[in-house]
Amino acid sequence: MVHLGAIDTRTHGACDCGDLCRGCEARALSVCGSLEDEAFTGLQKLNHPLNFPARSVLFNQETPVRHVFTVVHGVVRLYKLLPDGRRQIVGFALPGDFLGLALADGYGFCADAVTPVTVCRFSRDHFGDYADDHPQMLRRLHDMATHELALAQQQMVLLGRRDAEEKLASFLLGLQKRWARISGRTSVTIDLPMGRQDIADFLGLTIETVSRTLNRMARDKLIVIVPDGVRVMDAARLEAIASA
Amino acid sequence: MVHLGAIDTRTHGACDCGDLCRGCEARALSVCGSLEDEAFTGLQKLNHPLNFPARSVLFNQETPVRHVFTVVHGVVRLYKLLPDGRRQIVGFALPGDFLGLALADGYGFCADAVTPVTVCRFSRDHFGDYADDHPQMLRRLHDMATHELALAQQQMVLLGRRDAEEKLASFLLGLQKRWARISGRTSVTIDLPMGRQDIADFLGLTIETVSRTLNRMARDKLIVIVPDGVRVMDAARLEAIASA
DNA sequence: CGGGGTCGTTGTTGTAAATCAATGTCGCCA
DNA sequence: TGGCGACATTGATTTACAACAACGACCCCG
Repeated sequence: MVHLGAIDTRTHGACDCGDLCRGCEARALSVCGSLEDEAFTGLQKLNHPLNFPARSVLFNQETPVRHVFTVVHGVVRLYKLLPDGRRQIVGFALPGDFLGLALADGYGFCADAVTPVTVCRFSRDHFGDYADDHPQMLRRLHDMATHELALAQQQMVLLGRRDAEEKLASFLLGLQKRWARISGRTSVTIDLPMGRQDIADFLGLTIETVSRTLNRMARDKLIVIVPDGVRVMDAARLEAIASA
Repeated sequence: MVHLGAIDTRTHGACDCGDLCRGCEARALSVCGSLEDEAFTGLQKLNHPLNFPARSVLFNQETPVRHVFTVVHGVVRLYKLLPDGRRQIVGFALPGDFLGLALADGYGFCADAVTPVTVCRFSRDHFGDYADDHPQMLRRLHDMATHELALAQQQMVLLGRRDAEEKLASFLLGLQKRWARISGRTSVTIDLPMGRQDIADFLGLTIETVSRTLNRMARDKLIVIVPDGVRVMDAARLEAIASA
């Protein structure tokens, strides 16, 4: 059972934020990256860093969300539930990703931690006011939103018009690219912190189809399956399948 | 064959824009709705109104897009093509809708006119500069982008986790709501200017499945099929299916 | 008014993936 | 160390939808 509850990492007030942000690995990738020193300091004051243990809930579909988040460490899954329990994962948030863009309307979704997660949390209202006063940051948010939108459209193609193998190939290569952007270097080993069921619910498949397809790809020497990940053996063929 | 080519509606320079905008039915729904008089006048100066005949191309996946658009009249379909010809329609743009949010990156898509279409066209660069100088408008653009994102996520659920009947029920009710917003009144008759193939490519189905499912819904007295549309007979049951 | 083109419907068959059902593997804790 | 529980794999069967095929309705234009 997924349980709620976050651990506050602040030990003695706001000065920790400065320390946290100074060494922040996610900063260049996140909203903060757009800000000059003085504007950045202002934003820091609003920041509430938090840790979430694996499987804990950041927010859910039902309750209105009063915060926005930037992921610093770990992986968060974002999903929607249908009344009968069917689940569609709409995205995995990795370090640097911003949570809260699509929460505006009545279209809620759930977010929970796949791994232990560290986030910067901001009050939605304060953050909004701050953005309105800093067009530079609003611009960055807008760019992030349009980028997300472009990705969402890619995902529609994937969900609507691709078969299981194409879905998996795209998923793996997409994740590889995202990890590369975060770490600064491309690795043939792709870390998969999420389980098979999560992958299935992201790709619009069942867990069995994901398992079978991955193992077939391994049999075909496209990949090797390793604990918590896969290793790409034939990048060219994989890419051919992904963009077929 | 879809052919390219738009008809320029300007007859003698910029003053026509004023006339067009004054009576514009889409204004309240579009970007322009966010602007004060003086800012609005400035934007008008950048506007190039255009007509596109049905089936003509506004822009396509390959060529970089140098413009953004607001739809004034008619319906535009937005889609992505896979190399082998499979097509996924990512949205239908109705009056008031803005085209160009998700065009930023290398993730292009195509847009062509389903019906005769009137748009306001802006140079991407000029429009961008204008937005940067008018935070109010940037804010509106951002709100539109996040709204689009929320819709895109809904569409992911639909494509990934719903069966044919649920897809069609959602599609019909979604369109009904959008037409209602545009016309200011809800009608039980839902106009479907797009063909069955377009609906199929939007919902991740085949044309045969769309046809069969719609006709089954008609047999079950949920709807009646009329020329270029459907009439909702049992809204309650339809909504139950749509949100099942 | 007639014929061709586009679009939609309907019937039949095929198949990818879902579903149902064991079984296997690993890690954790008693 | 042994057993429980979560997760993954594998196999057998079913099924929703795709694919193929043929036909029908409508429209436009000659």
